[in-house]
Amino acid sequence: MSISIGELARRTGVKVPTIRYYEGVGLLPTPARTEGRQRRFGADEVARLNFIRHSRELGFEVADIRELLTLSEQPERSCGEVDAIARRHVENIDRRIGRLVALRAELQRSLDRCARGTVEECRVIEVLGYGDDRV
Amino acid sequence: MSISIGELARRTGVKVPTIRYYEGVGLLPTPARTEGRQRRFGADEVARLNFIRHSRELGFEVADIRELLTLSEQPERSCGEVDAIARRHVENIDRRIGRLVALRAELQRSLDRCARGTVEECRVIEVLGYGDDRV
DNA sequence: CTTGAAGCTCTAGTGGCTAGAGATTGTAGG
DNA sequence: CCTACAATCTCTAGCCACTAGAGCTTCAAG
Repeated sequence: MSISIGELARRTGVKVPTIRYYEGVGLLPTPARTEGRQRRFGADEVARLNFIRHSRELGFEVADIRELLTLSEQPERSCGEVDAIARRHVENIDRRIGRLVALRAELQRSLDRCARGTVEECRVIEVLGYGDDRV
Repeated sequence: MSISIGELARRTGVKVPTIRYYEGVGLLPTPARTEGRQRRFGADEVARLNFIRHSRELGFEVADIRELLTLSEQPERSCGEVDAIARRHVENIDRRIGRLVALRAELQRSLDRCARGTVEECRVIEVLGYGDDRV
């Protein structure tokens, strides 16, 4: 199998410039080239890029993915480190969810108290200005 | 009242370079200057910067804040537009929470199914590679 | 052999800051 | 008044993960 960058993009759902970007930051290996210096990819790259795409969709950052890829290439190794990265990421997500839930609540409270009058008496503006939610 | 940028930073909890950045992007007006061209701020700027800080903490982006500031300067106006921006933002937050909850679940599922063996049989790696969660 | 889509490299822009260099200014103590 | 030094100044560059565009070359179908 030997496919162009456009075909790789179609098969993985990753945009062409993004593929080149991933190559640049070392997530994808330097690919084979045609005589005219166009990239040609094989099945390995399709799999690897799918791995990268799904990891990104799950919110892993590039540094984590680099590490996950390295680990996945050592099949006999214990998966403790993989799990650690994933658990760390879950904790990260939990923190983000917590923050978002809290600020959503604050926003919703000020919206609920808004009497739909003028800006002058707007609770939303007031809360933003005072930086807390005193009534 | 006439305070330096450092004092403004202390009073609002916004870092000095960030204050200059906000001036650059038009969230803060061009301040008065000393003869030696150092910035001097008054009470208005303290209030405005507190407004900005709290809006940022609530996750509003700079474009939204610019609009909120403009609206807050027209006190006689109806607060419908303010509410609309805030509600749009709440919806945004809801979408983000939804996404995060979903991907947390997927990650947790693969972690739960991981037998803590080798990388070869690691469910986490498998899920990342296949891009779905079939068992 | 022509044509036109797809590829190439390179630079710059996004948002919201943050860091650092190197020069200047403000201010307190002597 | 002078000195020392913290604070401020401007400017550039970096962060992350891409995205957009210019201007050129190559591939592949007809």
